[in-house]
Amino acid sequence: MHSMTISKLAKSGGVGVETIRYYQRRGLIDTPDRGDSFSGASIRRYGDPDVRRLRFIRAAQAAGFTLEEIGELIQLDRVDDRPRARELATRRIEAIDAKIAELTSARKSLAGLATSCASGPAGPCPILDAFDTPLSRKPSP
Amino acid sequence: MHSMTISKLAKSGGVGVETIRYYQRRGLIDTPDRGDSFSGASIRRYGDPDVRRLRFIRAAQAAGFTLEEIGELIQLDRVDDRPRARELATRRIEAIDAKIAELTSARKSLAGLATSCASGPAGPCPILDAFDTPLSRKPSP
DNA sequence: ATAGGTTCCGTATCATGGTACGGAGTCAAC
DNA sequence: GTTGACTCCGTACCATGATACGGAACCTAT
Repeated sequence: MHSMTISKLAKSGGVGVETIRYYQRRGLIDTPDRGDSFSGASIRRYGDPDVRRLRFIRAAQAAGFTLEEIGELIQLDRVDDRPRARELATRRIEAIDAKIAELTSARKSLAGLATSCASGPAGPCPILDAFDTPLSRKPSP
Repeated sequence: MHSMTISKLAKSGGVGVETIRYYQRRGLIDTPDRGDSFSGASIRRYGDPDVRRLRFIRAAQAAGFTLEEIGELIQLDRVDDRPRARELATRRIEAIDAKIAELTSARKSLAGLATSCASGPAGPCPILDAFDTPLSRKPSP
C-alpha cells in the first residue's frame, strides 16, 4: 500500500500519531515533503519504506536498543559501517544474555513464591525473602 | 553487622545514598528514629532488616516489578495477603516469559546481523532488515 | 459549501527512577 | 577544640520515551 497518511502509518506500527512525530523529531523517521510543488497538496504522505523503518525501530527497541542507538544504527546502515554495526550487535547480545539469565533466575524465585503462597492461611508466604536462594536451601551442605 | 549509617546501607546494596532516601520517600524503606531520646544522637542508623529490604527491592526490580508494585508487595507481606501475592507473582511470570521470548528472538536476529556484517566491505549487512525473518528465508516453501 | 475528521506544528506535560545541590547540623579523630 | 567527612532535608533537576493541547489549515463526504 503506497502513500498513507500519518495516522495510517502509526496504526501500521501499533503506535500513536504523536509517537511518529516524536520519532521524526529524533531523526528516526523522515519527514516527507508536503505533496508536490504545483498541486498545492499540504498533507505529508508516507510509504512502505516508512512502515519498514517504523518496524525496525520497534524491533530494535524490543532488542533493548535506546532510541539514540537506533538513530546510530540507521546512520550506520547509510554509510555501511560494518565494524561498528557488529560491535553494537555483539554488545547487545551480551546484554541480552545477561538479562535473560537475570529474568530466568527471577522467574524461578517467583514460581517458588507462587506455590508457597497457597490460598489457605497456613504455611509460609515469604514475599520479602522470595529472592533469597530461590528454593530448597539446606542448613549446611 | 548491626547499626550502620545510610552510606553503609547504600554501599551494601550497590546504590547511592540519594537512592536510599528516594526509596524512603516512596515508602519502600523505613526511616528510623534519630538515635535515642536522651543521648541526643541525631544520625539515623540502619540494620540488617534494612539491608534485606534493600536487597528485596533490587531483586524485585530485576524481576520487572515497578517501585509501585514493590511497595504493594511490601504491604502484602505485612498483611499476609496470599491471593494477591500469588496473582502478582503469576502475572509477572507471564510477563517474564513473554519478555524472554522476545529477547530470544531479538538475539537471533542480532547474531545473524553480526555474522552477516563481516569486516570486509563485501556481502550484505542489512541493518534495517535485521529483524525481518531472522535468518534463512526461503522464497516459497 | 459546510460539517467532521485529519493534519500540522510548537510547546507543554507526564511517568519512571533516579541524581544533584546547598546549607545547617553532627560526629570522630587528631 | 578544630578540621574534615558524613548526615539531614527540602527542593530542584535530569534522562528516557512518550503523550497531550490548541488553533489553524486541510480534505472528504454529503
